[in-house]
Amino acid sequence: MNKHENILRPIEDRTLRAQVRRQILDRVLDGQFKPGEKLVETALSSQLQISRSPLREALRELVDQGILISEPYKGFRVRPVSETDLKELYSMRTALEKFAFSVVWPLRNTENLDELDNRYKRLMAVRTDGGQASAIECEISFHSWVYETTEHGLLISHWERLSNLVRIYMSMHHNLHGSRGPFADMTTLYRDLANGDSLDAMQSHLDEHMAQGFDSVLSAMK
Amino acid sequence: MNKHENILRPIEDRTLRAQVRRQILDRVLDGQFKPGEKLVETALSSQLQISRSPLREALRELVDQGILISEPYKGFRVRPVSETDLKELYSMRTALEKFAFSVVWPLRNTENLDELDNRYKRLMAVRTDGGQASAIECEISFHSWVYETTEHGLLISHWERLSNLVRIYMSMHHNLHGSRGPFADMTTLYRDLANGDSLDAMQSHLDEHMAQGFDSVLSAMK
DNA sequence: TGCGATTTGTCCGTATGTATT
DNA sequence: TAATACATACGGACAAATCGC
Repeated sequence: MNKHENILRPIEDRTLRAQVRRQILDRVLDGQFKPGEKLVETALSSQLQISRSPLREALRELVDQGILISEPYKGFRVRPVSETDLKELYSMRTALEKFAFSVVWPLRNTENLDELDNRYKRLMAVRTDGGQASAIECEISFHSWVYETTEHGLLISHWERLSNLVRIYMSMHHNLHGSRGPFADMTTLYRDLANGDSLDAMQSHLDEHMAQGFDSVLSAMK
Repeated sequence: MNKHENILRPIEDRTLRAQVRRQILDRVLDGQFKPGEKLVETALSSQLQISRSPLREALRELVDQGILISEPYKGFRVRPVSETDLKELYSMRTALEKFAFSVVWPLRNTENLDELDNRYKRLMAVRTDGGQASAIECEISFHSWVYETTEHGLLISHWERLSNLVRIYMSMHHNLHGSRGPFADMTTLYRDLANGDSLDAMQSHLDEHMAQGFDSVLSAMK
């Protein structure tokens, strides 16, 4: 069934709204639109050569995904970053990912563990000879494995929201430091524990794993 | 500070979009719009006496809150219900509420525990002489206590999304049975454990509490 | 299968309300 | 206080896709 997903995935972004949403998200993630920056509708619509209707709908979707914020009659701004928000993000990630592992634990098999290993290898490869953006995507993809494997639609949708925030903070991290992190050990341990017998060990590793991620991004912020 | 929230709460729904969003949400929750039902833009805009622009934005917001679903060129429909979705909803609730309690545990004090007790009393009162809608709101408000008390903005925003789904399923439950449930014991136990010393006891009670809620709603579905 | 009717997606011009300076 | 910029809202129009017969 995974094959079907990858093969007959229909044309993405059929609507203009979806294309615009993706473009703006990309610009936020690559730092062209910086946290706190105001997005003016008229300017955007003329830049993108579209009318304001689909643009506004796309912006509103990004608000609900946590990428932008809006206040009545004040327009849209890229969500500002803060240490508090970062802390909340990582504590939330930890809680959700622990839950995801508790769901996945009895569902593991050779097929989906192979898939985890594939993502692990891609992540390791891209850390040495990949660009920023692809490194981030591989990092996200690696952590997405557990969520996707749960086949828990609601959980996945909440992770999708979270992962965009993760992308924002990780892109700041990379933009500021250019370092792709010496976290190979942690990542390898993560994969090994996911293959192991102890759910408790996996979950307590998540505490450390996320704490290290938090520290790493935090140090890049200030 | 809670006082301020209640007193100088600014004019809600300043924009037409927000008013429309609330109206449609209310109609979904009170069963006028049933799960799976299609919402036609032109019909809605003429009924509500508004143009399509703010209506479409409001509908999109409801999509992102999980109330509606939409497909390109096929329009909006009220999210259908299913046993799978219900199961996911309650497992997600359990995970989030356990997390919330772990955050809240060291933050408890006489003031916020009093607030929990107030909500408990209101819930008990409304169960005997309140209407359906207010019973649901008190139920949600009771469970919202732990989230609000965490002061964890990200967690709260995820709970807000979930709570709307809870409202939908609870309204089905009430609409079908009219029974307001003999769950006084569980609710009292919940409050007492929240006042108690053992986080473990609270969290394992959540498993039972949610399981009972799930069974109750499920039995109403079929 | 096709064809017409319906509905969504998009555009544009205009008017009004709000925030900001 | 006034002026400007901008968000909000309207309504008509048309294209594109879907739906129903």
